Formats: sequence, structure tokens, C-alpha cells
Amino acid sequence: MDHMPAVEEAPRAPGRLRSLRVDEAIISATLDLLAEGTSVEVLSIESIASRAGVGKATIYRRWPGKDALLHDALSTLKSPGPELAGESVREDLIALLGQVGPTKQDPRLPQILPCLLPHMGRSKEHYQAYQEIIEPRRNRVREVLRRGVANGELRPDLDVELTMTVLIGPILVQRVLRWHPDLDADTMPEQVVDLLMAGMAPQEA
Amino acid sequence: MDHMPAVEEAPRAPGRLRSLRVDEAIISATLDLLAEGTSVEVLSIESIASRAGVGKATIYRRWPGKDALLHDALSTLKSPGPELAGESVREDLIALLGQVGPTKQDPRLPQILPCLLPHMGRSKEHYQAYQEIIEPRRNRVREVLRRGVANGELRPDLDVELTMTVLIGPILVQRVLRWHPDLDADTMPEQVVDLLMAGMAPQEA
DNA sequence: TTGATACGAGACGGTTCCGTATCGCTTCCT
DNA sequence: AGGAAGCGATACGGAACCGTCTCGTATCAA
Repeated sequence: MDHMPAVEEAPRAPGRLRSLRVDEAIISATLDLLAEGTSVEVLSIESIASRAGVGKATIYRRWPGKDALLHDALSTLKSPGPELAGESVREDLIALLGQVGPTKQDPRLPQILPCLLPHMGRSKEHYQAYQEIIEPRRNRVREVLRRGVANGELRPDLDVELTMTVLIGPILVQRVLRWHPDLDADTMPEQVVDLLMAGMAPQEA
Repeated sequence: MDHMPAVEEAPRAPGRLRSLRVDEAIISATLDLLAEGTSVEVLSIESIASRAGVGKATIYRRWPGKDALLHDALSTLKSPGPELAGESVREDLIALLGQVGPTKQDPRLPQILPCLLPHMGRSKEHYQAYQEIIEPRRNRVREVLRRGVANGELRPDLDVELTMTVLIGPILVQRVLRWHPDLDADTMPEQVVDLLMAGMAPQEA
């Protein structure tokens, strides 16, 4: 974490040590509030302090402001994602797309990530932090697609980058925005993959 | 507009009439601010009044609050969309998907609609208003797809509702969020349609 | 002309949050 | 033991916005 106490050299601090539990409480309270639907713009230091059971000064002692705190909070969300069976591209894709929803690691993550999206376009800092979080996840999908292209499960001329977005985009808008009132976001991964597989398959059906 | 002066019956008001230009100025200022990236939550009556060159009281005289004003402002955005050539499903879809971007009617519309998305999930009122705006647009896509199913350009067992979301979702996330840094949102409509056409085609490639 | 209402401007008290500072108390190092 | 810093709590002045209200002026119908 960029603005956390430097653990580097030896110039020992004289007084009391900063509590790790307090760090965790602040980060966790931040993520909680985000997961509950508080937007980045409305999120306030006071609400975080209150939720964490912490004084405001304790937060300002560690981070210069909301942006830096948010950056560190988001950094804790980097996670590898689910195990893959690896037997078929179709099943692996469905598994990966399914975890745009609740995850075992941190159940708040799927709640938080989509809610951050709108804010990312207005802050280079946060846009980059966000990309760092989702890039590993995107990469899992990329690897599955490339594997499929390599072993013949997918057509050789497939545009992998485009396909990733076509796979994830619909599920994202549906989960976050209930964009289409009549579709069920939970069954979408399988439906989307099957719809696209026909187009991604090497030759005919 | 729901909260605008009732033009119904005859009980004439005695004094000065409300200016239509003021109505337009307020609505327009609201849409301007949204198009510039101001989120719904941060949007304030004071900023709207200032932008419109209008007193706050003039706004409160017409609408009870921000929600009602926003509802009416969004209602003015309903638009039919572009003309369609009607020669091929592929071309019509590309045309429709392209106008998720800049439109001739109101260039602010494509800027505004996506930015509203995150807020819609938190307000039943606004969620419905939003659905009313995009449903006509969604319906254009629906009709093109059904036409394609009917005339054999698309496979007969196509899930039209799902396909709509798979077409629009990726373009939405890319335009609004630059979700994938390496993809070009302007060329996506054609790419997405072509990628899906292979899957939507009746039989083999 | 007169009375009623709309208008732009802005004062008003209330609320929320900002970032800083202070106050006892606790916890750590020497 | 004692000094230094962390801690929760809270007070502080400042800023932004809320929704109401009151000015002086402009515009309407009768």
C-alpha cells in the first residue's frame, strides 16, 4: 500500500506503534460502504471513520485523502479467481463469467467492482487502479480463449480481445444495471457462451 | 411533463405567465451538466439554477425537487433513432449500435444515458424513467432481429432478448467505461455484429 | 391603471462534510 | 519510570447545498 507506514529502514519511531487492526478496520469499512452501494463521490471520510469506529484523525494520519485511501482499499481486492476444470473452453468460460457474481474470496468484490465503473472514467488514478484489479481476471478469460484457438475448439481467426468484451459486457450490464428487465443474470453466462460458441466454433454447427 | 403547469381547463391564472424559455433553460442546463459528466448524486439544484441563469425559486416553483426535475428532463430525451436501410440485418444492426454514440437529434443523449446507468439501480422512479427512454431504442433492435429470424437471415431458434443484450452490452461498457483499454468503441458495432452473425447465421459459415 | 403572479438575485438557518487541532488515555521504547 | 507517539472523541472554521423566503422589477388580465 502506497501510503502505509514505511517498514523499510531502522530509524525507529519512539512512541506507540500504529495498530494493524485499525488499518484493517478502515479498509474494511471503506469496502463495506462501497459494497452497500455508496458511490465513490458520495463516500465520505466521516462515514468511513464512523463505520470503522475510528477517529477521523486516525485516517488522515495514514492517508492524505479519500483518493489515496480508496486506491489502497481497491488494491486489497486483487484476487486470482476460481479454479478451472480445463476440460472444455465452454465450461471454463461459463465458470469465469459466473464469478462476475459472488465470489468465495471476498463476497463484497463483485458488489464493489461494477459500482466503481462509472467513476473510473473521471480519474486517471482510479482508472489505472481498477484496470490493475480486473486485468488478472480478464487475463484468465484471455488464456482460455487462446487455448481454444490453439487446440481447435475455437476458430483460428478469432479476435480474442473483442470476444472477451462481448462475453463479459452483456453480463456486466445485466448484473449491475438490470439493463434488460426480463433477463436473468444468473443464467446468462451459459446462455451467452452458447450463443457465441456457434460463432466461435471452427466450421459449421 | 408530470409537474409542469396544467394546460388543461379554463381557470385562468391572474398574473404573469410562466416563461417557456425558462422551462427550456432549466431542462437544458440539467442535461448539459449530466452530459458533462456530473453524476446524478452530485448534481445540485444550485448548479442547475446557476447554469440556466435562473433563480432557485423558479425551479422549486415548477418541480418539488431534484428527482421530479430529473424525471422530466429525461423524458425529453425519448427519440426514435436513425433511419434504417432495411436491406440487411447486418447493416441495420450496425447502424443501430452505432447510435449508442453521437446522435443527430441531441448530441448530449449518448453522453447522458450511460452515465445514468449506475444511479438507476437505486431509484425505482428513475429506473422506470430510464427504461421508458431506452425501451423504444431496444425495440428497434428487437424488430430487426425478428425480421432476420422471419426472413431466414438469422437462425430460427435465436433468443432475441438475449441477443439484444449481447449486442449492446459490450458496446455500452466500452463506450462508457473504456472497459478494455485496447478496443476502439467506434469500430465495435461492426465487429460485434460480425462476430455474432456467424453464430446467428442459420447453418454453417 | 391596478392587482396578481413570475422573474433574477440573494439572504437565511440548517445540514453535511472537509481537514485541522486539542484533549485525556493507552501503548510502546529506552 | 518517563517521554513519545497512536488512539477515540470531539470541537473548530470553512465550504457547498438544501428548501424557504423576501426583495425589486417585469409581465400579464381585467
